[in-house]
Amino acid sequence: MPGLSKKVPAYRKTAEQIAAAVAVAPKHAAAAQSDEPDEEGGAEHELRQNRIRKMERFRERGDEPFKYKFGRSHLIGQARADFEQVEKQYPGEEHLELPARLAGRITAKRIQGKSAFLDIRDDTGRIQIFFGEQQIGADSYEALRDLDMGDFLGVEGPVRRTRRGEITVFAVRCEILTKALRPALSKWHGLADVETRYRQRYLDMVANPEVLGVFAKRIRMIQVMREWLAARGYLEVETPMLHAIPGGATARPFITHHNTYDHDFYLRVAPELHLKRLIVGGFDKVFEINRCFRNEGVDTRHNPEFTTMELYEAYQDYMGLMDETEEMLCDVIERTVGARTLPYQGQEISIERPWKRMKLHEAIRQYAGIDLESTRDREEAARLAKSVGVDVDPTMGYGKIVDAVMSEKVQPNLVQPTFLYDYPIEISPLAKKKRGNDALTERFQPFIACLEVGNAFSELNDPIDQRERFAAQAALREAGDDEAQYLDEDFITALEVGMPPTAGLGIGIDRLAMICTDSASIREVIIFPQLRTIV
RNA sequence: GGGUCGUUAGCUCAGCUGGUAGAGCAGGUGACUCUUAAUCACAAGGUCGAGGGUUCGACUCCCCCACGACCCA
Repeated sequence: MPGLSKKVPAYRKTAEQIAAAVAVAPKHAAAAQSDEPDEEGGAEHELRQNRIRKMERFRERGDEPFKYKFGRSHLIGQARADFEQVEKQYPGEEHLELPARLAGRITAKRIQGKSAFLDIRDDTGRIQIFFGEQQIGADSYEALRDLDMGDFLGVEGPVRRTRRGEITVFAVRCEILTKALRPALSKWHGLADVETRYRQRYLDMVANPEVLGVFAKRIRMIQVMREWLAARGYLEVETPMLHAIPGGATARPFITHHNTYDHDFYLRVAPELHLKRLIVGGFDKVFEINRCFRNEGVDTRHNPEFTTMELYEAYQDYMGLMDETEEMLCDVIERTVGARTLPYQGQEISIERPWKRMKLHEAIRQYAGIDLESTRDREEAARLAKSVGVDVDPTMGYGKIVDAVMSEKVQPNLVQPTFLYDYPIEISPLAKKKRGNDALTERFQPFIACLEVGNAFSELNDPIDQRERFAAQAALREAGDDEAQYLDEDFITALEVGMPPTAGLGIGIDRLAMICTDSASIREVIIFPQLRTIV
């Protein structure tokens, strides 16, 4: 049996192995067990010890440094807005004030003799707090020394403007809500090390508040898309992540294991086949926004787990869906970024309609200077591709060669939103043949900023044809293509029950988020991107 | 998988053809009642990613490994 000599899968770890792993707990967890400085305690340990000492001083004063609750009258952003509203109502009036109870993380500390200024931040904004020794009393003032950057603080007092004109809470009372035991990061350089930023995203968010904005935008974009689809009668559904047969996309799957069934499952590479089963079952418009997993390379445009939106619409074809896709992407981008032109990595993207539409083969003729439509011979196609500098390996059939030429020669030119359509049948095993041309399928892909953001077709609903396509995929697999799709017998059965004419679309949510946030890497828009595990 | 670059104080970064490590911020002590990159003074902080080699001597040169970034496949 193959695999026995290989690594023992994690789920088959013995009790001893687990016990050993627990015994060698991560160093920070071990350090947390003890307040004693260990022999090799460096500067980091010393910084932590300082904060633990301060924490203990709060306890000694009877002030719990990890509180349970703090009632706020305003979010920080609201308090600022409300105060400005008051100023508008009484123009020219001095000494205006607004009582408030606010909470947030300390982001700056300026102690100056018998007065002090701290800044606190919540996810709606930042505000300055003024402490005067006379106002809060000597003991409370002295306790401010035990507050550090990064601690959470609750504060109560009137919001006013300082002499310098800054909106400020003049603290009457304050209390520590949470003591931060780890040192703050650089105040104005933030955190730059990308590895730390991705592995410990919470540090990134604390040190680089603009990343909160990136994720807020991503979240808003998804919300807008959901609303857009719901408003047009699409039902949001959830279909399985664990597939007995990986299907719905040409991709290598992850394998996992179910213990009770003692059976391997695949993490889904696409929800497509399940969603089409729902069209068979009688839902006419469905969509799903959820995760897919592909066991492939990792780079600035690929993460092993990523989010897609897939929708299926009965009685529609690919041209109708192309119009709808254009409208949806336009609306979603415009409502997310607030404009119809957006910067992307130094380029200006205009989403103004109508978008450019080109047949795939026409685009290849234009940008690569070769004609791959006049032949379907693998060797001839390989020769043409090589003639324009596209590498071809022996496992690539005609379809993959066309795909490679498109990726390398056409895609880099598609800065402004463009649809390519009518793809070779060889690389589109789930799409209907083009009316009047058996070499092509009714399929299109939208591109924005040279990024492939989606994939759509008139869905193949002829079960006989579908079986033949799966057979062609099996032949490719025999020839060494490990991305080729598997025959899914139950899916064929579903088609035999009957699926109405249907158009389907998939949108790469992460890619779209990159475009909306001007991010060069997919890792900037995935909160916890996949990195190599450190052993 | 291949190539290039990176890894130095808690954070951000310097460190020349090899002579044994420096700044700013954070942290510590002190001064200071409207500051906002607060300021001033003093003191402290390092297994230079891990391992091996060359050398009288290695952050620096060579090899290898780990992790990451970019480019290519």
